[in-house]
Amino acid sequence: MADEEYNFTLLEQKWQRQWEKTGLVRAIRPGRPNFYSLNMYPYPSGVLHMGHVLNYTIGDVVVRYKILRGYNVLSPMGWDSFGLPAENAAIRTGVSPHDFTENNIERMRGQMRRAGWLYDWNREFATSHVDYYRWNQWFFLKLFEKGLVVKKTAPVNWCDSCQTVLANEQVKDGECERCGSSVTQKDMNQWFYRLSEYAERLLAGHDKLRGHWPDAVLAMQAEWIGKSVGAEVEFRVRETGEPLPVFTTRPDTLWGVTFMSIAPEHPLVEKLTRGSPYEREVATAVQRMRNLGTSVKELAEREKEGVFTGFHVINPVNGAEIPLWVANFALMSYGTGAVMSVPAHDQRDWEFAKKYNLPIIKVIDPPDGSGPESWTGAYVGSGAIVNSDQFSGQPDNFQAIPAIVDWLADNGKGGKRVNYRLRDWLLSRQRYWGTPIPVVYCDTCGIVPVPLKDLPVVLPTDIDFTQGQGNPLLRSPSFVNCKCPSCGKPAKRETDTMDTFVDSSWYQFRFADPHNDSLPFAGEKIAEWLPVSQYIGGIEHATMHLMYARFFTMALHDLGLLDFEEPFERLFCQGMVCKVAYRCEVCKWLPSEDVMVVQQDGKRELEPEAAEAVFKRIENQSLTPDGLAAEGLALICRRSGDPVRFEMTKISKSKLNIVDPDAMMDRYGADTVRLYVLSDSPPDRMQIWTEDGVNGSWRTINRLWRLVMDSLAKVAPVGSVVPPDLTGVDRELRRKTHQSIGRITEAIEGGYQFNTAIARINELLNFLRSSRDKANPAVLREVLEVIVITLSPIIPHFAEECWAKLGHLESVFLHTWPEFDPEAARLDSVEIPVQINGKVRERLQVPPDLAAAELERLVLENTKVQGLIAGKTLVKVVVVPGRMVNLAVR
RNA sequence: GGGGGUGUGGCGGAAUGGCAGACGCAGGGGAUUUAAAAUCCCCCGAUCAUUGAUCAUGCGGGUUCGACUCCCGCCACCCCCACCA
Repeated sequence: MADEEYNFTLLEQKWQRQWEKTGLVRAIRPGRPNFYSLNMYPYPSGVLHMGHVLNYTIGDVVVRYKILRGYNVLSPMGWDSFGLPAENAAIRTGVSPHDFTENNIERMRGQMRRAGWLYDWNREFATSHVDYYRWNQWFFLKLFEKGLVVKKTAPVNWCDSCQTVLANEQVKDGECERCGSSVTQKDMNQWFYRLSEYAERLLAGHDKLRGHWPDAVLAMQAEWIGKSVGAEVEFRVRETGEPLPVFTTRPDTLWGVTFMSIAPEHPLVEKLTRGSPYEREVATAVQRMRNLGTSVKELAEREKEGVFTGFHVINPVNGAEIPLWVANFALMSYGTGAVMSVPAHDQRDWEFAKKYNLPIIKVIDPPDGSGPESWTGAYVGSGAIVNSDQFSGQPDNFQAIPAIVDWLADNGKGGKRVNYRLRDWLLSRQRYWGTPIPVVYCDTCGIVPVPLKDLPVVLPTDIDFTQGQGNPLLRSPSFVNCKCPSCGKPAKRETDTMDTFVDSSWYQFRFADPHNDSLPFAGEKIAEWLPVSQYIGGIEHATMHLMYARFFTMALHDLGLLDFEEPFERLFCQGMVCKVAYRCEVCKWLPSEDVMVVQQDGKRELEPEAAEAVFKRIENQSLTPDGLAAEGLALICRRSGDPVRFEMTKISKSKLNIVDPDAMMDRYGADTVRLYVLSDSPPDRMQIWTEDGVNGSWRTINRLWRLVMDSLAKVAPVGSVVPPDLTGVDRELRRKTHQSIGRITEAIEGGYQFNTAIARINELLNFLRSSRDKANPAVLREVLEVIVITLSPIIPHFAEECWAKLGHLESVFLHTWPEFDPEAARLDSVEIPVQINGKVRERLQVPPDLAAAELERLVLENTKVQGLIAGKTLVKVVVVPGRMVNLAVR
């Protein structure tokens, strides 16, 4: 009867229907605490990838575990459905972004249901629906009123291929995060959210998050905020008296300033040099610096370059007159756009001074007393201050900084200043498929925000995507032409749309009240569920989504819409899912079908079975490139005949090493896939996908199925009570069961260590397999139920079926997580290792609660121990009751 | 250059400062089978050896009766940021 394999196709569908029918995730059970579990919602690309599978499976285990623990759980799902891919598809194929998106959502929703993830689909929404994005406009207007929205001209990142600006956070290594083409800088008049206003609060908020968010995320955000404490110092242009303040973190080196560097874009450059003898030379140099490679990548790799302006500045601390240079390393966007240069104690200034032959003055004395003549670079360490008027002789330059800053402030030469690297959030995008920015341009009234009552500004649908270039909204007269809300004259609408990160900055709140059509959300619904108890997603959002969402929450708090400032109490970031990928020197990445295994001498191709074995070993990492060569084998590209290398890398379409979740679920069922992604590595580490591994999880499920089916005849009826005073196998089995409950619970609670939780369940299973035939029927029921319940968050369909087969009429998720009984888990005796100088020499069986003195006596009376220490001096006896004994002898 | 993280068998990984390698994958052997798959049982860090011993958690020190674990100094790899004044 138990010979059949577990029929996942039928059973998984059956239980999914059942959960939906009974509304498992919607069941609000009064008197229970609320728990809001949220997974980062996906962009509806049309297919789930393995990263989603890992992310949402972790989330689903949390949801189901919390249900079993007696919580009311909110587990919503929605769609981050604005964005470029839909628009690009429209340009390519002519299908409207709306239809493209809706079709994709349909497909992905099906895949999600099939995976068995529990979501309350009644709360589903897509951000590209006007019911959602109208609130983006509403918030924009509220924040505009509050002064948190600005339109300004600034150097922005421009992606020519996407034909839009990008936020700083969306530029990676000088390339567009989305399409990979190189990003250039240009000045544009754009909309911004004043993120930088919140720099200090965003940083301070980390105190609350520490311990609940991964350290790496907090570190990345702190770095991105880039707080640095220093001083502002009031330099002045000698020739014109114009102020030219600088920011410095090293006021202790002020007396060592030998020149001033100013950014090429600095307005003072043109203002000063216009009409001067240096005008032409400076202007050409500035042109060259600004134009020669505006790509962000080139900017970073450029060599130091500068030009003298012909002007000088006066150092307020000592009246020194120093030359003013334009330097390509000075950034207009940081500090004041001007840098005081101290070549003796700053490596960058050192290089510049050497190149242009500028003076170098030592003001910090290194311990060895050496000077710049003998240095090969700037001295950046600590030492005594020299050549610095009244501060000369201070023994430690860094300790002297506060006194110097105070002196600057007292004498009107400057003062303390905190600077942040965080810049404002560039909001506008020159694209169609996003939230229209609710603003009108009027020749008479200027920039006029759309009144709240006129919302929403609806994205028009009468667009031809296959014609023309640039933002398609410009080609929709019915959209562009409007009346000025203020004076009623003809006006033009803003055609820029919002960055999609606006959508994801507050979606976590909308899930609490998704159908509200008079407000983005009602306060009482927020109070019920928010902040999010557990948020789960990828670490790649550390400085983007997670920073914006925190900012938005703080801003909404300041608008009086929320009474908390942090949206996500706990954050968990899952690891990447990786798989081996093959790369040909000529054809780049290859699918494994295009890789041929050959014998090195003679280039003879291996038989299919032998080749498959080789691929398998490569996938398992049991065959390294060296190992392959040692066996006289080589990999060759089937297309070009060139050598092929392999590496373990993130599963991605571009590397051609994707694993299709649908295909896996066809073959093994959702539960097997769920079990596999959780069973090998801790979920925050890199996961390695192997075919053998999935198959192993499939075998595990079948072994378990047979075990449960074979036990049905022997198991006591539902509700049977385990008799007291168990002995032998029964006592052992029950002890193991309760020990397991304790350790499984600990593994889940202590940071989602599902791999160890699964290992603990396997141990219990192995033990049960060896003792089942002798077990008391009631004990057998207890252990089987513990196994089924503890596995149910991970492999829910399977667990439900077993639960039903065990005679239960209600869902396993209506039961409670098993109670750990310390009495049942208690050991009758423990084995105590006896160490001599740290090495185990003997073992004793003793009662678990034997007192230290008793244990020591037993050990010292043991004849074997006596023999081992005979003739030696007993220096120390260490007794850890219930654990071990160590004898230190000489 | 700065920050964060990780180093343990062929592989993924276990170990409140207390028996290193749980659990699983791969591998080897056996049973079953006409055969294969599946299943079940056994072995599986290294070296030496007869029961047993010695060495082993990236490297070097330290603290401790006792260190994968704590401290100091290196090395390697991964991720993030980077002309940030």
